[in-house]
Amino acid sequence: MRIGELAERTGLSRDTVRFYERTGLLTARRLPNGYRDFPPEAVPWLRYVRTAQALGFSLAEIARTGAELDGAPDAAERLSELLRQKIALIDERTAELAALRADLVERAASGCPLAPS
Amino acid sequence: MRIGELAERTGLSRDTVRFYERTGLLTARRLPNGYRDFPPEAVPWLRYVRTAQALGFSLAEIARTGAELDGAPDAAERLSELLRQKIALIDERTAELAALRADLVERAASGCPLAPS
DNA sequence: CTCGACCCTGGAGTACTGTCCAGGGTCAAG
DNA sequence: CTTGACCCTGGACAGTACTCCAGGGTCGAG
Repeated sequence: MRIGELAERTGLSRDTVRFYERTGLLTARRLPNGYRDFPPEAVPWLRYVRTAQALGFSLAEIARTGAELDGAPDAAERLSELLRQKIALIDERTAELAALRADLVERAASGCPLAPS
Repeated sequence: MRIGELAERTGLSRDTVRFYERTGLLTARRLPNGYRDFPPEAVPWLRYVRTAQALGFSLAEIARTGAELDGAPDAAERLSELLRQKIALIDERTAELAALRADLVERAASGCPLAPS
């Protein structure tokens, strides 16, 4: 798949895809004419990247775990494990948000929201 | 309170506090010698700033709502309202995380985590 | 052969959020 | 009066994540 299609299917810009390739987040073969050729897995991979990013990971961190995965024979299994870790992280974040919410509820109810807690 | 104390009590660096003042996130009176003099409310305000930042607001956005609040006679009431909005936002974020989690659970369970969904 | 849609590279520029530093002033204690 | 801890300004620099552009190549349709 060429860059335009990948960009469209992931909602990223071509420049962003090129940027991701430069930073090692993504690898592409090259067609004889020099055009990038992405495998179909690039689409879900980029979705994963966006997920991890939303969870607060930097692109560098994501690239690192991606590199570990790359070429591993049990890549699917490892990625499943990664996803399970992300799920645990989501549970943590959710708990943090719940705590924050409780704090805000309390502050909103009190007459003095900025009082030191 | 001078900048050093505020920095220590909020865990920020002096430079960060000065940066926040420059960007309008924070206002300070000046002592006759030119030193910044922060009111005690600056401490919980900065805590709020960090909270809002963690929820994905840019400093500019935070400064804007802060400016709306500033000088209002019903500042406490308005801030309570803001906090209620933040709570709604937290609920949204929590829901997003739940959806993401469900997706990841499904992917992790399937043998092929990167298959297009 | 030309046109338009697509692709390439290299490099500059942007926004945000800091962080560091030089050069210099203030002030209380000893 | 000196010393050390504190404060000031202005400006350079950094890391992250893009975004845009100039200048130019590729390719299928008409």
